[in-house]
Amino acid sequence: MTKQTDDAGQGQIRQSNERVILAAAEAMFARAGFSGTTMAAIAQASELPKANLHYYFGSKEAIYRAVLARILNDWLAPADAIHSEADPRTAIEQYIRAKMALSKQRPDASKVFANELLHGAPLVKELLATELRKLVKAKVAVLQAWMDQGRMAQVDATHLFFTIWAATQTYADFDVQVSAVLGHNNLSAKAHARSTEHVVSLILRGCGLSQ
Amino acid sequence: MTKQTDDAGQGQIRQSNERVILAAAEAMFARAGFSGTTMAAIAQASELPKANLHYYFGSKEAIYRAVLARILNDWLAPADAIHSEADPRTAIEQYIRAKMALSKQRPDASKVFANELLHGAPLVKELLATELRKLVKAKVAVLQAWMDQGRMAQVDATHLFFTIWAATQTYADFDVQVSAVLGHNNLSAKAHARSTEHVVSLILRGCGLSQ
DNA sequence: GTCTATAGACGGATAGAC
DNA sequence: GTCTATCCGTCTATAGAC
Repeated sequence: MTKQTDDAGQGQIRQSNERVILAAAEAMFARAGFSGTTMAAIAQASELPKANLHYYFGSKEAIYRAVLARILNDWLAPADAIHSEADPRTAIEQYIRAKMALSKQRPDASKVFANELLHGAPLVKELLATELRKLVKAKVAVLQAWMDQGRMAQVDATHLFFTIWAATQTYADFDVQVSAVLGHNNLSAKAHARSTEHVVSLILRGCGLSQ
Repeated sequence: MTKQTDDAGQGQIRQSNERVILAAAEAMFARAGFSGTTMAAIAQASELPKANLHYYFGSKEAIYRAVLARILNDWLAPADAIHSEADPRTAIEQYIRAKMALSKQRPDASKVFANELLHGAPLVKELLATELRKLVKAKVAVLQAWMDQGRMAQVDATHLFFTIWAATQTYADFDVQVSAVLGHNNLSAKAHARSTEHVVSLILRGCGLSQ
C-alpha cells in the first residue's frame, strides 16, 4: 500500500494521462505546428490543468518529441509488404494501399511529420539519415532485383519511394486543397476509395505492372 | 518638391524595401512557419529596423498575406502547357518539367505554400475553391478529351493533378528527407535532374504515354 | 520618411498549497 | 500526485524623437 516502486499503482493513471495528452497534442500540433500550439491549448484539449503537462513531460518540446516518436514507428511498418519472396505487383499494390490507409486513419500524424520535415527536421534528421536510409536501401535492393529479372519496368527505385510517399500523403497533408478542388467540404470515405484506386493504378502502370 | 502624391519620388525606395522585406519574409516563413517567425528575424534578414516593417505593411499577417499572394501567381502559371491544341505527351511532360523547375528555383515559396495548406489554408482556402478549382476543371476537360480520343490511358484527370503536384513539390518541401535517404547534405543540380527524369518517365508511363 | 525605446499581451515554466 | 497562482522572458505593435 505504501510502497509504489513498480508501475502497478498510480502508474495506471500516469499511463492513461500521458496517452490522453499525446493524442491531444498530436491534434494540436497538426493544426498549428510546434510554435503555433500553446500548452494551454493542449491542456484544454486533454481536459487537464496546464501544470500537469509539465509534471508528466517536463516541457513542450518533450511532448513534441514523444508525439513524433509514436508516429515514426507506425510510419515505417507498411514497407514490410516489400520483400524478395513477394510478387512485385502485389507487393507494391499492398504498400500503396497501406500508405493510403494511414493517410485516411491518421491524418494528424501525417501532418505533424510533414510539418517536421518542412521545417528542416531538426529532431528526426538523424533518424532519417540512419534508420530510414537503411530501410529504403534494403527495399530498393528488392525492387532492383525484380527489375533485373524483367518482372517490372526499369524505374529509379529510390525515387519511386519518394513518389509513393508524396502521392499518398498528399491526401492527408493537403486535404484542404484536394477537398477545395473536388468541391467537397472534406474527404468522404468514397472519395478516399477513389483516390486509392487512382494512385494504385497510376503507379502500377508507371512501373509496367499493368496493361 | 513638396508635392509627392504620385509614385515617382520615394515610391522607388518603398518599392525596393518592400521587395527586400518580402524576400526575407518568404525565407523565414519557409524555415519556421508563421508563428515560428518573428518580426525581429525578418527585420534582421532584411537589414532594416523592425519598426520599418510595420511602417510598410502594418502587421505581421499583412506581410504573410503579401508573400502568399506573390507565390500563388507563379504557382498556377505552368498549367498553360496543357491546352487542347497541344500533343498530350508534350503537354504533360512540359507541365511536369515546369513544376520540377519551380521546386528547384523557389523551394522557399513551395514550403510557405505547403505550410499554409498543412494548417488548413485559412488565408487561401477561398482561392482554392474558386480560382484553382476553375483552372483544374478546365485542364481536366482537355485531358478527358484526349482520353476519349484514345490518345492517352484512362486515368482520373483531377487526381492526376494531385499526384503531379505531390510528386514534384516533395523535392522542395521535403528536401531534408530526400537528401537524408540519398545520403547527401543537400540536393545537387545533378540529383535534381535525375529526380526530374524519374517523375517525367513514371508519370508518362502511368498515363500510357511511353512504351 | 526613419528609427529608438517602450508599452502591452501572451506563453512557458514553476513554486507551493492541498 | 494534483492544481492554482504567478513569475519572467519574448513577441507584436506603436508612440514619439529625429
